[in-house]
Amino acid sequence: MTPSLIIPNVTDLDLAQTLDCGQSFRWTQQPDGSFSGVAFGRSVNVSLDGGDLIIHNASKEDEALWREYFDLSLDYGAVRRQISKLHPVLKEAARYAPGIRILRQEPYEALCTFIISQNNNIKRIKGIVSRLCECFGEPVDSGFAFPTAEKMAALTPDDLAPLRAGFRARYLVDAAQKVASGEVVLENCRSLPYEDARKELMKITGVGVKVADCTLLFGLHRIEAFPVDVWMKRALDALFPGMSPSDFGEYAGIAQQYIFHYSRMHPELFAENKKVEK
DNA sequence: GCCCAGGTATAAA
DNA sequence: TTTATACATGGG
Repeated sequence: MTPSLIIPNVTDLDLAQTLDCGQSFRWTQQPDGSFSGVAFGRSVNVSLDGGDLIIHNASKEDEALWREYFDLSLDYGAVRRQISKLHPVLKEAARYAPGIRILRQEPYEALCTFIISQNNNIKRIKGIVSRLCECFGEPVDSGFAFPTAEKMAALTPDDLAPLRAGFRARYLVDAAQKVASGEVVLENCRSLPYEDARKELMKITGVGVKVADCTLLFGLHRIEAFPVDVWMKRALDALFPGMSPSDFGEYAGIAQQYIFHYSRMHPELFAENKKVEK
């Protein structure tokens, strides 16, 4: 039995808010409230006891890895105080889910899951991602690692039929091939000027501004990224009339995630705006 | 049956 | 350059 890793004095983290807020599609809540999932090819179960972050089936050598994954070096309390000054509704949204952190997911996994996310809902996204890992990922303890780009690059859209991903199957194959061949270098997107990083990702068929922004935010920790799509524009119009993404500052990506979660929990706040748009 | 879902490719104006 | 439509699938 692999020992549990305990990381003490963790603040500003709520597992449900962070792991189930539409940034990762790889975690499942257990009856006891803990979350099970796989990241970096490691199958773990995480729970929170006071300020102790408990990671079952993880070893002490991986502490740095998990600290990074949960972005524990960033002071989210300070970030919230800063962005709360921008707008009263944003202050309310941040107050509503103070336990959201932006995970530092693996870039290729973030890219694929957000390709799958297009014109799709979170429940079905999770199902497709789960089948993708079961079909083509390496088995690890009680789950499956996310398949590598190299493995997926050898597949055809027809091979992906069991995923029931629909028209997104060929996008996944194209992403895998361009990443595996080096035509698209994800790691470069960490340091490239923002627009260049976006262009790099948009070489992939099926990757537009939204998928690129989500990949940059959740896979490459570009926390200035502000994914703008139909939904977000709707939220902006409804909740922040007159404000544009650039008004949200250097932590726009984090602000955006508070807004996303808040709006998902309060659909009535922009339901009317939704109808007007169509 | 209809509408919608963390959009994008493609064709047409 | 901007706007309209199809796209696969499944839940409400």
